[in-house]
Amino acid sequence: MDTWSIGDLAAQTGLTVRTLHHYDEIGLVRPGRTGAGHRRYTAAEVVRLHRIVTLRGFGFGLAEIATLLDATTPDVRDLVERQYVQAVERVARATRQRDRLDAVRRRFDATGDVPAADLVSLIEGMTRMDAEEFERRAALRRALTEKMSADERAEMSARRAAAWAAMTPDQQEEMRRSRPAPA
Amino acid sequence: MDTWSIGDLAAQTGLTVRTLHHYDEIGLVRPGRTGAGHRRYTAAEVVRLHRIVTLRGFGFGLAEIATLLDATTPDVRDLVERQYVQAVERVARATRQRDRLDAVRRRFDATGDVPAADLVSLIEGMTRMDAEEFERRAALRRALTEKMSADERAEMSARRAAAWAAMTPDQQEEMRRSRPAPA
DNA sequence: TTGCTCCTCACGTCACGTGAGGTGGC
DNA sequence: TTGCTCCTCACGTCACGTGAGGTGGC
Repeated sequence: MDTWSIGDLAAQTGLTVRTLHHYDEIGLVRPGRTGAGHRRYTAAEVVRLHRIVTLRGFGFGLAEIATLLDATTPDVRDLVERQYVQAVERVARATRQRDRLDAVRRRFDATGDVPAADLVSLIEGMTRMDAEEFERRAALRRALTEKMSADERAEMSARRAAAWAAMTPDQQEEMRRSRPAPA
Repeated sequence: MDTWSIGDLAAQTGLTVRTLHHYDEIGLVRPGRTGAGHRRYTAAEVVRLHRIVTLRGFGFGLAEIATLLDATTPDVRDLVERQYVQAVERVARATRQRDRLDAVRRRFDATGDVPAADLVSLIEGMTRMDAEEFERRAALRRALTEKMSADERAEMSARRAAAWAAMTPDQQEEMRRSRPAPA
């Protein structure tokens, strides 16, 4: 199969058609069109989609992903490596959680009850997981951004300036409201 | 400490003040108030909050949680047990993912590249995880609902009918649009 | 009096979900 | 001709985030 229709791609990847529509709408993955206006995904777009889903799995938002893919072109091998590291970390964290819960469970069985203050700590343990996730994500973004070469940075800067210059005043105003001002 | 102010509770649990406001707004956790109108959380509310955060961790939406807590009163011991089982599952899934990624990584290093069709499968592996999560959640909801005794069911039904009767026609119309009709 | 925490609106956000209504190739 | 897949609006959703503007006890 050389290209994919949106329905085939959705069925095979488990993504929804609406998700692919959304990525097209926001300019994240813009497939070509047939004469009838139907989307056709090529291998290059599948590669891009793989990068997006992987990055999404790291907790990045779609806007961040757009910026990252605009600035760098993460190597598939590199992404898989990072996913591997992440999986190793998840195994470790899940194991710690499991042991902690086992300890709490045993304590319950010994004392028969649990004070509210202890439940507060339990909640803390559950919510802090998300906070850690957030931190790892920020660190990863820094790492990916730093991988940009000086040339890539200059190129990105030029691309942004050109895009800015090509906008109508209204569009620029819109951008100013939603994003930090360009250099 | 006998009761908690909203700020103290937020700081100690890692939840935000806004989240606690939100839970109050939708009637999920309604603390008492001081003379000045400040919220005061008692041990009973902390227990309820613990149930909510735990259920949230299982992937339930707040509306589902409201229904569950209205129908059953999940035992803290039972919830911890379920979380333990979930943690064990997470360890297993993370381990499988890790091994799969390791295999892909090795294959990359051997062949030097990866065809687009293989990336489609990789995407499928990532998104299917979420689908599994969804299924486990549906199964858990069924399990928790089945734990309701017949008496609890009847009581819940009566409570719903009373709430319905107490509504203005406008509110009933609103309910009809957002939920299935009551029996 | 000065901070600090608390309060209530109320609009914004993010990543899509969910119809509505219609077209086009096998 | 009949399905089936595809299309474009466009409003809805979920769980809060994020100010705005103001009050009250130590």
